[in-house]
Amino acid sequence: MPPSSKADAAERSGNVQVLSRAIAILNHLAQADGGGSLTEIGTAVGLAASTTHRLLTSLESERYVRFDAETKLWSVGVQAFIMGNGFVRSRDLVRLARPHMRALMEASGETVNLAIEDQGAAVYLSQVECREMMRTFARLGARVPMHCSGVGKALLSALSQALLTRHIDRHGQIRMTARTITDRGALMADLAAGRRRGYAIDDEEHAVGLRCVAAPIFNEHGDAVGAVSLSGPMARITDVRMAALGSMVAGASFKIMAEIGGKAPLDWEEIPSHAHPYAV
Amino acid sequence: MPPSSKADAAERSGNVQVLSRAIAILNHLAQADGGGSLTEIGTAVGLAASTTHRLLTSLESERYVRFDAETKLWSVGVQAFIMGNGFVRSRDLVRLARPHMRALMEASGETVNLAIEDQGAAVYLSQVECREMMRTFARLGARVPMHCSGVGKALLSALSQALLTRHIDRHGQIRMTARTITDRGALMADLAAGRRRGYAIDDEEHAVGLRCVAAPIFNEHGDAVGAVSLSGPMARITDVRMAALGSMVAGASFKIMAEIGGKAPLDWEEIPSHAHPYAV
DNA sequence: ACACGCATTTCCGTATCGTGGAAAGACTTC
DNA sequence: GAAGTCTTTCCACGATACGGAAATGCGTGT
Repeated sequence: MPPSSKADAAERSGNVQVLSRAIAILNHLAQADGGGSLTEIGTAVGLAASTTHRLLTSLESERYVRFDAETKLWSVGVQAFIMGNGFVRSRDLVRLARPHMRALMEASGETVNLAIEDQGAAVYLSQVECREMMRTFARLGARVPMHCSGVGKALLSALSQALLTRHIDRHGQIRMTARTITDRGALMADLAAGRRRGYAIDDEEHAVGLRCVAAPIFNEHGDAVGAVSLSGPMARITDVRMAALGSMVAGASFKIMAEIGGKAPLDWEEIPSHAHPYAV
Repeated sequence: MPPSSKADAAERSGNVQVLSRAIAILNHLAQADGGGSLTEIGTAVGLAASTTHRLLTSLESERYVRFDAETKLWSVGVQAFIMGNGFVRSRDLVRLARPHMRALMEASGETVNLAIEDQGAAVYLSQVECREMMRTFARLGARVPMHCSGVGKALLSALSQALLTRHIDRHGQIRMTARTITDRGALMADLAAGRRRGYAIDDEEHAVGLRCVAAPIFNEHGDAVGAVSLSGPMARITDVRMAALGSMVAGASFKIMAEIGGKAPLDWEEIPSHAHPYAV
């Protein structure tokens, strides 16, 4: 397949110019914590200050961006948030998974996340935070690399050999911590181990001190459409608890699949019955 | 030239047209759960099919909208979600609520409070004092019991039956005045009445001579994250004014919700247990 | 199978609408 | 109070988005 076909489509003709520009601004605002100043935004997206200003005020009138008169900074507005939540509402997965995520949090005492794959990265869509003082901070909407996150590895482990290879070719295995698996063979072995186990493990591969266990969620065709994870500090996700927590996530993903009418593909490991320790 | 009825054209000058239109489409998509067809969207926002199509494909290339080739339906895309969540980072209940609290104080002439729940008690986070000589004295950061304060009862009234029971089991109903509701059944009945009414009432239940009306503030999940109240002496918060003041707080809480992107659960008079964070 | 109707997608000439330089404000710093 | 930085307004030019129309696709009824 032609490697450039997708890239071309993204920035070539057929696109309404103003729109692309406005979107570039919005994307920039979403990244930049705490908002940005007019000129800062303008230079970042390569537009004249006047143009940037016009677009920003336009967006502001629709409350897609907000302008703080005191600090003179622009940031993302409510309406953008409301609209973005429309995405979640349009996906049954999030709505149907939520009760099970809650139950999983109660049972495990750890933060529970739901993520999907988007353009080679895992994106957090939903989260139930635990009550502990020390907890993880994965922001909703955040993108994390697939090869070094619990959810990501759960998703990868459900791919065919061919698709997996293509993913790695395309996105590589960037090092995030000393424990990140940067070797292709090692990653494949790790994913295979995860498949056998029924859940993937992220052992400080993404952030130091952070551990995750995660399981993929399959749809009715046996495609992994998402993943659930439990994440917490090393101090709490100990070696001893690992297996128990692992079966809990696997159990939760199983229940979510029942909810959305999905099922693991035939070659996926059967989830043992002892994997559902908690009652509904 | 777009014919006769173009009210939105004269609406605001300085608005980039394409942008307003694209945003109209996005807003429409965000409302309509499950997406819409091209023509449906086009007519909804008053645009020709070809124009609508061009805008949609443009937005799609940036993944702000998603097109399901099977159903031929358009819906909100991932990137919109990712971008919208940038809002959460800069969102701050206290700051966003403040202008509405001030307006409420001006309209009612009474002190306005904002509180959240923390470990089973209501905590005052923000306040706009009225100009009267005689006024209430709730200090910022003060903790008050949930069952006998306006803000507390507003927060409780948004809980599921199960959680409410748990709260009462855990914290009881300490008597503060002769009017404090110390009976579990009576409290539940009172909360139900508050839900039906749209605002909670504290009638000298916390301190003699002090009356409050309060309404809960919901976030995007429909969880009550705080409450606003009007409080003042019996002498001013008379039976006659009660209803008017009640709808004022309810109105203010509504406006604050619009500000933070929250909304009350569909009919929060009878909150279904699944709509709640920790309900089993 | 064929035609009909309805919906989506592409095309293109026109004039509308967005562009960015320039200049005027606003505010800060030295 | 001058000099500098950043924001906001203005405007003439021409690039660009508009929408009617035509082409394509898709499902349905005969």
